[in-house]
Amino acid sequence: MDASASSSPLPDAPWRRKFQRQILAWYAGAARHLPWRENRDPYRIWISEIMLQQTQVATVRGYFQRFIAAFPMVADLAAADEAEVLRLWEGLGYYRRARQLHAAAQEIVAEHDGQFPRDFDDVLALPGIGRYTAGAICSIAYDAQAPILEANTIRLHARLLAYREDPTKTPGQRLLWQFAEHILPTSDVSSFNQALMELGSEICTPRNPQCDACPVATLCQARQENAVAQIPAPKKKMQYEDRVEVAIVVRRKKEVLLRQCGEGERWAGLWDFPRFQVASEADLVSGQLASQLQERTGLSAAIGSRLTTIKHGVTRYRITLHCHEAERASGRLRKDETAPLVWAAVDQLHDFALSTTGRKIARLLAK
DNA sequence: AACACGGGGAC
DNA sequence: GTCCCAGTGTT
Repeated sequence: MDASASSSPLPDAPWRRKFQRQILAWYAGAARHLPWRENRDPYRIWISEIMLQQTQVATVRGYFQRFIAAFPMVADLAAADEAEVLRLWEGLGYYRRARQLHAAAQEIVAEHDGQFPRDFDDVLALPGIGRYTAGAICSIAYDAQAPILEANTIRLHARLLAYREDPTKTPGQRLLWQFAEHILPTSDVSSFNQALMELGSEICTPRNPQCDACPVATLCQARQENAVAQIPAPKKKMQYEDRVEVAIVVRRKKEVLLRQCGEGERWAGLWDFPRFQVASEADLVSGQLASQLQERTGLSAAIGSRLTTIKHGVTRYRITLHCHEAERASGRLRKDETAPLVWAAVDQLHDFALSTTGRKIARLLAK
């Protein structure tokens, strides 16, 4: 690397022009057809961007189609019940996104006359929309000159610059946001930003990137340094914590007991079978489970046989969930303002938004 | 700066 | 199994 290049990591104007040209030309022939690329409706772009947060394109496709069919416009979403929104979000995870989406739609109706805002700062002020999502919506829908930085472009830019530190830490983020802004063209920002993500997603992949097919390989510093495989630096290994939990299916004739998860807890707003942690497998004693159930629901019941055991992960926890039936419930349901309890008919469980484990249990009961 | 928040795709 | 995914909000 020469002295002028090392004085600043940010490229000069000729480099930028070439980069923009190559990126846009490549994207013109390589863009995937995705449901949210059918038009430039900011509402649709917004829905897709929220769904795509920490969620892969392949997973989002079906959810997006169903969601748009149910709520074609902002006003439809704003007018819906939160329960309906959550039901359509079931299985996608990060359910706060759905609730903030719903709240934002109502805010748009109340404060922006039902029109998705045009101004970057107004977009950024909506719940669930941060710097990336605001930039993505405004650039993609309006061609606003707003930079973006997310998983694909973090990796892409780190390689272009041969940035060897962790690009997700504060210094890396500062540099890469600056870079993302620096390379923006003066027109076609919509295509340009989407092209960057497409390139990161399809060519500049985490493992075995297809540098041979990359339109900007000659501009890539990591490639020149033969360090593509070492950049970005591997993240610290996630330290998982094993947990044992129990879910109780309390039956009363053709009904089962459900509990709505409260604010500030996991799956807030969703329904689930009464569920709690136990210290270890050794504590799966029916007496202890019964008293836990009594404490949480007010009901006394005998813990019955094990329905199933589900292993799943939630953020940093690896959970082994033992599901037991409970019969002959007696006593009065506890009135709990923060987490309502209801009896739900087994054949109506499809109307409730359940966590994925809850849905697995529900499916067993329907058989 | 560190953490919580879900679930599944891909290898 | 492990890593990763078109991040945001809170502490």
